[in-house]
Amino acid sequence: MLAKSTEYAIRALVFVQLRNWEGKRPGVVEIAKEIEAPPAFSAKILQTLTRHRLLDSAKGRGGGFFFNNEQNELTLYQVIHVMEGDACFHRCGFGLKSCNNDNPCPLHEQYKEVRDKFFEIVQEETIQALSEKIRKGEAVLNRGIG
Amino acid sequence: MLAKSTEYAIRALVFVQLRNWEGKRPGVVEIAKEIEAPPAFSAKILQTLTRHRLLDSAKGRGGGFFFNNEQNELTLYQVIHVMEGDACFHRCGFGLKSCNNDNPCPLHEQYKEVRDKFFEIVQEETIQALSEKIRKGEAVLNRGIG
DNA sequence: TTATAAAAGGACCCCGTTGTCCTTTTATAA
DNA sequence: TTATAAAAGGACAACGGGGTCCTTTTATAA
Ligand code: FES
Ligand code: FES
Repeated sequence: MLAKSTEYAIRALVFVQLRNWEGKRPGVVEIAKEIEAPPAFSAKILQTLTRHRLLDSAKGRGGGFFFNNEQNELTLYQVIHVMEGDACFHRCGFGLKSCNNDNPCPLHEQYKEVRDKFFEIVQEETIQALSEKIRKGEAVLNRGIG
Repeated sequence: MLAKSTEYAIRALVFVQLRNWEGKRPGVVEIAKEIEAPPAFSAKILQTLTRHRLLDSAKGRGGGFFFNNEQNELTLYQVIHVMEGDACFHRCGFGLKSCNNDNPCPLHEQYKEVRDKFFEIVQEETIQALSEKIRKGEAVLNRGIG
């Protein structure tokens, strides 16, 4: 459903949030290890996120990644949007060049329902909400470390 | 959501069904044109489908593709299964190595719902049902041809 | 003020999916 | 029985997403 890099991005942001709540600013190496992603690739993804201002970073000794604007939450949709665009929310499930209510493919009704439902989810759900679930021990960020 | 080749496969099968109902057995060239896919690639996909006996074919002059066992309908799930496997129905939406009810990621509840819903759809829906919609003019196989 | 630690950035590579081309096999029409 | 039309199959090419490596910039601690 989502691109691998988008999944890495979401997990990375969740981990940054968790560490921020502990007063820490994790760096690329720590993040990569925790989200089980290649360090160099994680760096690229974090770059993309900071370039689009979804995340802040500090260079130099003692630097790392953190959220500056902690007032407004970050939706998964915002993350998906900058990482891979929103084509997947508008594609035709049957493979036609576009989805069109007025000239539907034979899968339109059924496909549209799940596609729109997923769209709703990512618009409602936020990095902070996911992080909170993990903080409370209701969900995990990874399996098999520690 | 689905691989491009899977979408081609589904559209190809629908077209074959439509032509079969007209008493015709379309060939690769005709199918490729109608589903708007590259002919050589369509040939590969049709090969895969016949090798797995989802479709029958006749070689030689006057040959083409057709359904032999018209008694039992062909579900979209069967097509997906031979074309790309069923990993997508079991993946974790958060990118963990596996989805696990007992040790869930923070997206599990919401993601599982849409994933399972899509799974239901492709298990219920059949090539014949989609074809029938098109035959009745309730849906289209393509846009921009004739 | 210098050594060090960290992010930013550019250039590049790898591999799976998508897609092409050519030859071989098989059946039918003439 | 031969020419032709069609699917089957093998080998390979192209493209994009995922991934690596190395250099440059920037900040801080000593
Ligand atoms: S037209 Fe195919 S999903 Fe809407
Ligand atoms: S554990 Fe992530 S979707 Fe089930």
